[in-house]
Amino acid sequence: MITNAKLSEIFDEMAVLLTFDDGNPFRIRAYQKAVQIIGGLPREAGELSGEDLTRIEGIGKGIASHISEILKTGTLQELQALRSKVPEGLLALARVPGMGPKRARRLYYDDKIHGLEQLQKAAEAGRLRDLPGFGAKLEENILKGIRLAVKASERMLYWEAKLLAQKLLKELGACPGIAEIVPAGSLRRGAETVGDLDILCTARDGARAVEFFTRMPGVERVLAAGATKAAVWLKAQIQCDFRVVPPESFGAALQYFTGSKEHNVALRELAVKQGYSLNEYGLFKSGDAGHKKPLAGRTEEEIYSRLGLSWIAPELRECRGEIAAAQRGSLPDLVELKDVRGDFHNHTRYTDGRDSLEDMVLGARSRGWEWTAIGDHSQSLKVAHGLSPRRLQETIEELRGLQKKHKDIRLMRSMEVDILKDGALDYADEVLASIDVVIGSVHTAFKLPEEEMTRRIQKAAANPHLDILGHLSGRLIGRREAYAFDAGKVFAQAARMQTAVEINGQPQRQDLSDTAARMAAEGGVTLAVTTDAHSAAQLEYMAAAVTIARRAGLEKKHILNCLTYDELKRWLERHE
DNA sequence: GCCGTTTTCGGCCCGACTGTTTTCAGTCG
Repeated sequence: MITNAKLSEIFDEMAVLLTFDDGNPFRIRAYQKAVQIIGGLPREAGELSGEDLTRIEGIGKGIASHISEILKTGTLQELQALRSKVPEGLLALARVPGMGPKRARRLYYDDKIHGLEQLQKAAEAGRLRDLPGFGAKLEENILKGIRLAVKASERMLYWEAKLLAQKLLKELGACPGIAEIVPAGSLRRGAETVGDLDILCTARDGARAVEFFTRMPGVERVLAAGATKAAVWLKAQIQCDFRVVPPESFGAALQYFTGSKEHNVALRELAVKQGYSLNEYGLFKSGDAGHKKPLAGRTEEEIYSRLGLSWIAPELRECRGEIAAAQRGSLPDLVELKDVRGDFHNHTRYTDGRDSLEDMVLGARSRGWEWTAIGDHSQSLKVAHGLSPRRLQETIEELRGLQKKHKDIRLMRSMEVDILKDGALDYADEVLASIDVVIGSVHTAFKLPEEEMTRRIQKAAANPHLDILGHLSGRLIGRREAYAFDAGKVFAQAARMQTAVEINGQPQRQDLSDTAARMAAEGGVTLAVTTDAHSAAQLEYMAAAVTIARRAGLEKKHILNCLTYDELKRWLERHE
């Protein structure tokens, strides 16, 4: 089965290769837009007819026929042709920061520089500076850029970026004259990884704010600095872009700087159709931009409203149909962190966690949760000191004691039970029956063939004791690929059995992904947001899990954690 | 490649910064 992710990947490669071959930027944009749209479809494109596909805005006859070709042959003839036309060395040149397709093409074809090594040698020998359009300064920047090329392509995990941004914001708060400071960009949209940090602030004296920013202790190198914006390379090994606008433009700038780029392009096109022009300073009557007062700009709401749209939450701004939904007034009422009443999945020091059962209780209580389930690993996961049935019963007794002591939160025992290679769960049914919330996860035998893995998980989900399927794809971002399985079949089984599927908030997991979670919900599956915390402090990962749920467009009604204790108890007894 | 209550052809978002330039191309977001 060709997944939407695979289709997106192919169209993304098309867009990249066309940048070096075609010269028609609008065709490239059409592919980039298709990447976003297909990546966010709530169903597999492979299940849709050609007619269904072309009804989607941004998908026309061309892309639809490409999709059908990919479904039939696994690839695109045109892509194969482009691959043989655009050499890998050319792509490598263009990945150097400051080099784009034009300069890379020139160097590759006219000056026979066929890779990074040759580029570095040419720059070091001073051979670039005399080429037309190049100069000594550019040569120097290219040399610096080569060293950055690899690092700059690495992306930072959402949570890591969030903590880093918080630190920077605090430091920037000391700059006199800065009023508001907020993170924007992919971090504000809650993307699972972040390529660079974007920080927006309001100040009358932009140059002064920029100077303060570029001199912060966390800055390793200044890449660019002007009167209203700057870009730096941080010691934390990530780029940070900084933008200053006057207060009356704050909303417009926040909207612009939050992106995504595709969302912004679509929004500006809509503005043009309505006789306006939209930029980071505000919404203007067509032709007035730059010399008249904007019609809207102080807040994001003003701008969306003036365009006939309800305000769109940043997590949804990926050009996946959110603008049309905002026009219809049918945007989802997204779940919020405050709607969450407790956690299901975490670990104590009985297995591989750091804190005691009671520490976890206190952590949950300090978050204002109404209830919480506290978990551990099951017996076969020896590396994590999984609990034998006897040890498990002891911890259940201990939790009962804690319940008497802490009466303002309802406590449940959960367990992350291994799904064994044959799909059986790691405890006998009578043991499972003594656990309040049973989470089933795959921790072993990742390399099973797709069909076998699918059957394995389906079998586990068929066990009426199983409440939640844990970190379903098994991926670790940047470290381990998801294992092969048919998510559609598993979701169908989960929907039939009323088994919930987890959205795991651990920074490296973020599993389900936003798009998979959306697909699950469309298939009638209930989702559970969890922290997978290995310490009481890590219960804060709930915010990350909720962010994924929001990006998936989920509402309270989709999320198991939004049930009251009594409602949850009834849900847990659904098979009895 | 997509799209159309002006259009099936001819449009297609907008601005900042840099470096190499005497007015702008390239890159980036």
